Amino acid sequence: MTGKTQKRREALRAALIEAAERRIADSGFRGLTARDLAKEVGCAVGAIYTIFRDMDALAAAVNARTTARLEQAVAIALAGETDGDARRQLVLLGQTYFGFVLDNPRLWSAIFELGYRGEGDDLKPEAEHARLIGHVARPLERLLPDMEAARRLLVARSLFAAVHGIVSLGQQSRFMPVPPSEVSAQIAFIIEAFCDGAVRRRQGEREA
Amino acid sequence: MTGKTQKRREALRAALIEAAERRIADSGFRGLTARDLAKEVGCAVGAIYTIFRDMDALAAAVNARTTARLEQAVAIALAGETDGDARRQLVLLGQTYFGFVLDNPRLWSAIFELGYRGEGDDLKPEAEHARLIGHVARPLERLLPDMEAARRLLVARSLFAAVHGIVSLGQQSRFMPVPPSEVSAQIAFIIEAFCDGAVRRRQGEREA
DNA sequence: CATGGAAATGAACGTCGTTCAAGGATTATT
DNA sequence: AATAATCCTTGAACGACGTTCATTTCCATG
Repeated sequence: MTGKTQKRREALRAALIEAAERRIADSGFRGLTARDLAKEVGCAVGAIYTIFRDMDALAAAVNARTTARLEQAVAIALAGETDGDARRQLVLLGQTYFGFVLDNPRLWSAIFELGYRGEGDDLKPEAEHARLIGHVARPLERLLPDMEAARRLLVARSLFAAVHGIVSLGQQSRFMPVPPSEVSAQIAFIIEAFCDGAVRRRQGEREA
Repeated sequence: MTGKTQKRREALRAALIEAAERRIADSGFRGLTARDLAKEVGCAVGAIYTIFRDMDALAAAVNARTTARLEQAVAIALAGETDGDARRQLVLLGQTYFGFVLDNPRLWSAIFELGYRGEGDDLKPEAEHARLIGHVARPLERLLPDMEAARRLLVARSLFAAVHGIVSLGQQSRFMPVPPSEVSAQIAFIIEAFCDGAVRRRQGEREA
């Protein structure tokens, strides 16, 4: 019957992440405190540190969960439209990203409010990020067929970053506030302009 | 000789902002503490609160200074190239933005790490932001002459946001790290693609 | 020079993340 | 089943943080 403590640890870990997520979701990243959390899950403050190195590691775990949910939302949105043209898919992708941010503003902000992570960390969000970029790269594959894969990944990354920038500045009430519908239009505009420009540039290269 | 205290207050204010800026520049936003700051400028901790409502207000003052310097850098870069075509100017603008971020990474990050500002604040960064967007809108004026000014401001804003996104994700070592030269290339790429797409779309509208 | 009011002081307060000696639980041994 | 050995959890304690406020110090004025 080896592993009774282990079960308890796993349960506590899950409870901690869930409670922390709830707290971040409706009080923001700074509203996450060790004492409140311990009270909410019914454990001692020290217990948190038997599972996570520090509070940042706990926040990182919540962020990983958020990123996974975002990736899932994107995957679901794209599932129903595999046959449409690339432009429409990319726009849909951008709108889904924006929609997710509108639905989970504080959880999404927490991803970027967390400072630089140390190196000795067991968390690997890179895989989730790669899958996210993959969702962008796939439509690009049809739009720019004869581009080398590595280069296409970089293009996908910059397109993603561009949309991210629009959403990011759109969320900040300072920096010229803009209504959501306008942000949505800006996303569509930049994606389509980007696509047009990219294929045109590619065709120009071919002729030369 | 009325106003000796006032002079001292102004000197203290300047010293506080300067010291806070130094501290943020080489220790990051979180490295700014009231006690260290007081020790550095040689005043009591309470003195800070006779000039700033709280530490966030001080950070906001530093951020305003940073934004002003960014705007100045952009203005200088554009001053020597008023006659070039719009695309080149916009790319130059993006590179200047990126260069500024490379030179002042922590000061720039502080702008976005500061949480939501209260309403009863005497600081108005909006003017500086408007001037920044103005530098983007001016070249666009030549690129899209028959677009209404308000719409062009929105386009300028999304182009700025797109470049900001690329720089922003480029600065985060997580999220697929990319060398500066590649970030620079991505900026040029997205700006030119954006311009191509925008004018093409505009011409298409005209024909229809 | 005296004096009234404004401004600076720094000890004190409450809260934060984090630690660690002490105590309790779980497993291994007889 | 009882004891020993090991691990784990606990929550009071620590240092540092932002912020406040009774006290002291200073300056402009009569």
